[in-house]
Amino acid sequence: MSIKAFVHLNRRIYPVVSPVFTLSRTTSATVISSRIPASFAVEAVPTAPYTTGVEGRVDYDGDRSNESRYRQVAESAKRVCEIIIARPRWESSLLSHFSPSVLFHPTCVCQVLRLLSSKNLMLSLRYLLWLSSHPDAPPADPETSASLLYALADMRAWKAALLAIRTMKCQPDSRALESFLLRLIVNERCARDVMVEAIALVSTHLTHYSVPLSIWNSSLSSSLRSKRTDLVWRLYESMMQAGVSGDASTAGYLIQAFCIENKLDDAYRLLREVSMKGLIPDAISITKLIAEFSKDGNFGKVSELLHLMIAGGCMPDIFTYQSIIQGLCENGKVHDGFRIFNNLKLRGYDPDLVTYTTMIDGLCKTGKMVVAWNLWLEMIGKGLKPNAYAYNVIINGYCKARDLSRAQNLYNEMGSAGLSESIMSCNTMIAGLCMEGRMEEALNMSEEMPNKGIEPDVITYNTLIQGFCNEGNTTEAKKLYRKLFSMGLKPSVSTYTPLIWTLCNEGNVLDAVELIKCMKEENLEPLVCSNDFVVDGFCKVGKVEEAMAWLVNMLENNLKPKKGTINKLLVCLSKNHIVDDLLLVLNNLFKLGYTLDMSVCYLLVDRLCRDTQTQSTLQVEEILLNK
DNA sequence: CTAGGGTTAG
Repeated sequence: MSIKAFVHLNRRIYPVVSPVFTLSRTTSATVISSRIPASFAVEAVPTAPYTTGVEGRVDYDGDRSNESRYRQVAESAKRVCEIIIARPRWESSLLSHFSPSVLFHPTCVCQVLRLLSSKNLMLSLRYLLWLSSHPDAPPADPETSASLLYALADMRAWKAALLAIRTMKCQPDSRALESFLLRLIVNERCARDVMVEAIALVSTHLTHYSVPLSIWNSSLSSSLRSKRTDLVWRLYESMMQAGVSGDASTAGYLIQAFCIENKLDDAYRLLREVSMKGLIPDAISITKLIAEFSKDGNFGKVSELLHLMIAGGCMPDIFTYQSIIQGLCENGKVHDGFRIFNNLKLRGYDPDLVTYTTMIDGLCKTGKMVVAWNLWLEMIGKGLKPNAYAYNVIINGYCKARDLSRAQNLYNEMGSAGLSESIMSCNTMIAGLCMEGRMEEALNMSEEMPNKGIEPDVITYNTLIQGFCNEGNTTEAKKLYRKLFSMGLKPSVSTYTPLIWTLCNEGNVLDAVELIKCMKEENLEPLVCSNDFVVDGFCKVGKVEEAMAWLVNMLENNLKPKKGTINKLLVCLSKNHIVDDLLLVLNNLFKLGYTLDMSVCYLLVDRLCRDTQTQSTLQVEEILLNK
């Protein structure tokens, strides 16, 4: 496009081309014009030609007509562009080619920006930066600023756009800023950090524009979607600084942020506070808080919030009830959950697929497979098509109920329904096979997974390892343990627990201890019961001292051994006539609030009475008294 | 896109 055409286009779209002729004359002075230094108003343009004598300098003749002045400035702008494009380090020399009155003429600035942004956005940014280092330089007019900002937004050059705004030489009007911010918020690919930075920048830098509440709320919502509560708080802080007070939606977003950070008390306090003022956040936010309290088993708060919702005219919906049912099921109150579920239907709510799935899962987990199956049929009867979640729940139920044939039937049915297998469904079936001791089939299934495009994960390996350990097949279990590493996976505590158990069981206590060492090196803390296994194991192979040492270590680390472990150790100590340790352990047994097994008690009394060296009738009495 | 919820080992 030729310069002329550009200029022409410019005039057509923006009838007021040259701020120099308009801004200073606008009767209702726009906010923009008031920000343009007075020296750039038309009256201030020097009337006498520049006579500094620098060669090639273009000057400005104040006596010419407006039209010719305009043409001259336009001509200069064109030359400024040529220089900027042609010379790598134009910044240092531009002022020696043009007089400031021309170079910093508002029309010139706008034209240069427009010409540059049509050719090279990077150069227009550099030009803005250069302008910003000259306090006398005027900002571009709102239209030019807007089109530059849009051009940058088109290229998703968000950071560059922010830089442009920060120069203070790019000052689009409110509408342009708003649509820019909206694009920034809606754009999924852009970093949320930039969004927050932009909003904060715009609200603090551009005093002519106040960010509307809708933008604050949208950006809060956007930050929440990516779980970026840090951004939520930053936004809220900027919002407060801007003097904008939030509405019910804002409160809802903050409540959600508190929920994500598990600060339930803060969320609750905020909800109470705003609802007192008559602001009732949306059902989503309150439901999320209810869901958290429900998961925590804090049903007092759940019912309180339900009342608050209803009183505020925000009716709990199926999502709310689903989260309550889930919480009840997870906290051993499946029966109550089921009651609410059935009441829901009576009260005209239609439980959806997720609610059915939650309820069926709760019933399955408590072994109520008949009820679960009836609910499954009811769900299908209502025309709800089970998805992968639903299938996995019921399949898992039958696996745990050791009804593998029904589980497999459902698994096949799921496939026929066009629902593809997943890591979840595979792991579930593998666990079912392991539970039944069908290790070969389980292993086969795991080996088939990659052919289906599913890579076994640490859960797959843990399940298989546990399966083999339960069978006492340590060799296979160890093989899988090594395979896990070779597949680039990281073991978890659950990888080790069954291995330690089986090694201790078969008397390989030292190998078990070695594994515990490995765990610590991987920053994994063994379960307390793994220590019990080790003490048991040492007792089993007759290494009483080692068993004793390990138990003492547990006690020193505040790890509570099981009652059975201590009783077994007592038997072991008494068989080996280690009376002082025996008394020590006995003492600890009582301190931990445990009782002596009857059989162990008889054994100890018998041993202590026979032991001529101790003559400890007193101690025997003590034992009997404590019983 | 017009929200938000459910499944595997321990």
